[in-house]
Amino acid sequence: MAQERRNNGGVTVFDVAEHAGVSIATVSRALSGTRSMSEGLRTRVQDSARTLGYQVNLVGRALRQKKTSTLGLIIPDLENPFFSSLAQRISRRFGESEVDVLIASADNDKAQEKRAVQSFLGRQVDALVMIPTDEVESEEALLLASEYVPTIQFDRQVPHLPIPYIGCDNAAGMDLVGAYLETSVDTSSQPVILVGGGESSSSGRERSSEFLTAQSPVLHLEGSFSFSWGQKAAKQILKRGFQTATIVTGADVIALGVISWLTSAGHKIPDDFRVIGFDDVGVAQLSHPTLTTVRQPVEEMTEAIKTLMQEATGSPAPTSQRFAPELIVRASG
Amino acid sequence: MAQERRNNGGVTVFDVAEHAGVSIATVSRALSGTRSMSEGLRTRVQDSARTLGYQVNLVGRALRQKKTSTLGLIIPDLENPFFSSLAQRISRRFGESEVDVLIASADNDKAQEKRAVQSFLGRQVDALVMIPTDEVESEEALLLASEYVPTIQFDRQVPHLPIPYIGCDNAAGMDLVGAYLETSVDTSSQPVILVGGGESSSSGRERSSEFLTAQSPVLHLEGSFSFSWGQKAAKQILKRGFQTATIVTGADVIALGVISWLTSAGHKIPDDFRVIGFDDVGVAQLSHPTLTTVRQPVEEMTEAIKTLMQEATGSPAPTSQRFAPELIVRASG
DNA sequence: TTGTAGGCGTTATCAT
DNA sequence: ATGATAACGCCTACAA
Repeated sequence: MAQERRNNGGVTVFDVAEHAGVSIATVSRALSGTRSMSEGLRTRVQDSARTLGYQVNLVGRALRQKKTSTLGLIIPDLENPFFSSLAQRISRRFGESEVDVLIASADNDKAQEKRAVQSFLGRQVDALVMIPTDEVESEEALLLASEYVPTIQFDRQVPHLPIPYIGCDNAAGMDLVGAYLETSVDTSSQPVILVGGGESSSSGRERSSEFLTAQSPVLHLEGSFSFSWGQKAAKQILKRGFQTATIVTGADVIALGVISWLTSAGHKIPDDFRVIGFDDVGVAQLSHPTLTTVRQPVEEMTEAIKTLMQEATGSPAPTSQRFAPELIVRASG
Repeated sequence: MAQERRNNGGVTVFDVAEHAGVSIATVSRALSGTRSMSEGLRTRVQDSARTLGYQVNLVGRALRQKKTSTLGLIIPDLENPFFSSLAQRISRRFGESEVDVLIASADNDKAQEKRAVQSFLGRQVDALVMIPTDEVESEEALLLASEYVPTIQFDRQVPHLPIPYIGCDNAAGMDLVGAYLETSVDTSSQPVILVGGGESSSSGRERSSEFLTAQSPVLHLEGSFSFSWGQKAAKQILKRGFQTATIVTGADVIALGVISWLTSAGHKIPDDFRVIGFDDVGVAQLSHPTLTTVRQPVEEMTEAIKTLMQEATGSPAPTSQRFAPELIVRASG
């Protein structure tokens, strides 16, 4: 007969077992469907569970199984639409499998980021996907994470770390922009200006430095990945007397900030100023004018996480992957 | 002496106990600092833990303590900047305490939302904060959640449910808009149009219906809380021949979509069309023109979650709270 | 096919 | 002040 055990709060397998007149082992098997058993018994157990309002305690299961079917995702800044969109899409993709995605925001802060790592590690997540906040300062958190659990750097990376990285080929993306400028833009009448997202993340650094190897912008400004930086940069550009230019930016949010400032100052886009973004966030095709940009192949990149995750069990040394971006020519440039 | 027990994977209290030459009870006490003990011993244990790379297993702790120091947060749509910003701010606020905030996206889908609830319940979160996806369809998920754990509806609510709600006074917000129109806008030359966010959420419904009780817009359109709906609505407005109007919207994202469409069609704001938003998202003060809008007191609302959470233990019937919004007059209207 | 029993890692109770 | 031990809820050999 069912072993006796009384508990205070919630309904447990013991309660269900008692109610259905079976052992707890049978309850477990009936509910997880992990083993064959007589159909009548199974439905009886399931009925008991439903009647009692039984909800499996994943904490108990995790402790026993030493796995949680959970993926931890750490985002540097949820206010950045590219990142929050990424979070949504990763979440959606893994929801198709039986994996729960838990999201934590690092809030652009090294300490918060480390704390999020420790929280996820303590919760025994099966894997960790992290967009590092800073190219240097995130190293400690990444190393800590990778010591305990399969870890992937996504979109940005801390270089020279033995931790797999999945991102887009930023250099190739900027080459596409360069080639486009050479073939389709009169850069003598509309001189090139580069507005980067800053050197503190790999994506920002890679994009800017690659562009600089092939092109020679008449002006080069570096800031951060934000709308307000784009506005500030545009202000500086006007202050320096530019009446026309081709403005290449390190991200769509920056480009949108640039456009916002220039149009409100009465300038025409793309007639006076051309503006080119990077990422292809959702609003890029809705803004006015629509944004010419480099699209990151987010679907493929997300799929790669899944693949890498499955290989992670017992694979020798998972390697990094870079995916080829694509130039989307719209109205702004 | 320390009891013997070997484990496969990680470092446990037993390993630390052995290394420090104490019992596991002492290890637990030394690390959690929950009880007084000789200072020398405590540091010795802490040193051992550090040396061995011990990381507390929160799953084990949760099982024993029957609490997780975790707050579950379910967001309908991370692509909506108001929601992702909310997630960031709630996360930040609770990070100050020792509470971890875990975020899940419902992706505007009833099934995903319910799944998120079950996941959080199974993980034994101490409390759940939920922005319901739909005013009707979210009822089941909410009731399920509240049956097991203190639950709060935030920003939106399913009416007539015995589940506390924290939000802003949407009706009062729209009254502010109405009063502003009456005192400061010539609505005879710029007739009023209402562009709502749809009737499927309480916030959308409350805002539109309140506005309609006091004002009589010449046109009333309902859609969803998105940038693209704002554009579509603007398109319809122009199609109907309006050359000028005061457009009151149900949310900033909608207002921004409206502005984007109108300006690209060559109209001036606020000279031709005035546009008023609701929420006061971050970009509202950065857009061009800057957005006149109703600010939700997000800080206070977030604080209220914390307070309600603390009362939740043993309180009789936690009540709903609505916070007074504020009209922010900027350039667009 | 079904039941018994042990253990996952931690903390709290009870001795000492 | 410290140590031994039971218990949290679950799953899974192993036994029947």
